[in-house]
Order: sequence, then structure tokens, then C-alpha cells
Amino acid sequence: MNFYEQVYAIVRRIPRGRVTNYGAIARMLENPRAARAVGYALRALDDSDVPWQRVIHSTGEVRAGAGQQTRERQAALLREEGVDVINYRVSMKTYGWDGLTPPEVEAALVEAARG
DNA sequence: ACAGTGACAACAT
DNA sequence: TATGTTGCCACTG
Repeated sequence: MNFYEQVYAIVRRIPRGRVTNYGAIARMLENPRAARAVGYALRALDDSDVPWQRVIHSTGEVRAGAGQQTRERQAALLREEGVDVINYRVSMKTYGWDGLTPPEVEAALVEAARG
């Protein structure tokens, strides 16, 4: 199981209507400095069931837009699930996700590896 | 093996 | 608040 797959396993656990950031995912994977790699992993997604739109900047800003995806698209997807996006910014205080506990992370990875 | 790259983040102006 | 700089790391050719 490579790093990308681990990232996807975590992202799939982000609840609908909530958001988190690249660095937080890197920390959950015990690789706190790999925030850029997390972004790279999401960029590599094609079409899948990974809710990539729920991953934004630590500042609460929506900046994604590689390839076919645009930040307009990301903002639209977030609004569809109830996240209030204003001027490409989201209130982390209101919509921020607490993240998974270490045991939950482990369970997510195990399930993904099995799946 | 090695250098280039990018959907980041923290810090300094 | 807004740029600019620097450190990072996994992946790719």
C-alpha cells in the first residue's frame, strides 16, 4: 500500500459537509511534513469515490484547480453538501473536521488494504 | 541513482 | 491583508 492509497483511505473518511487540510492528513499518516505529497496524491485522482473536494488549505482557502478540476468546481461540490463557501474561503471553525484518532486511522488503512 | 515537480505550510517582510 | 522565501516529501522520467 503506497502513500497515495493511504491518503485516499483517510480522505474517504471525511464526513460529508466537513473539510480538512493537506497537512492534517499528512499528520494522521504520521508523516507531518508530507503535506505537499498529499496534494500530489489528490492531483493524481481520476474519477473515483474519493471526496477530494473536502481537502482544502490550512488557511481555509479553496485553491485546487489542477487539470480538469477547478476551484469553482470544488466550491460547487462543497456547497452541494452544505458547506458555506464565500469568496473561495471556508470557516474551519464551523466546518473543520477533527480528524481520525490513531486507532481509527489504522482501521481505515487495514480496511483499504483488504478492500 | 538523481534531479525536477507540485491541489502545501510556516514564517518573514 | 498580501506577497515572497524556504523546507518538505513522494512520485516520475
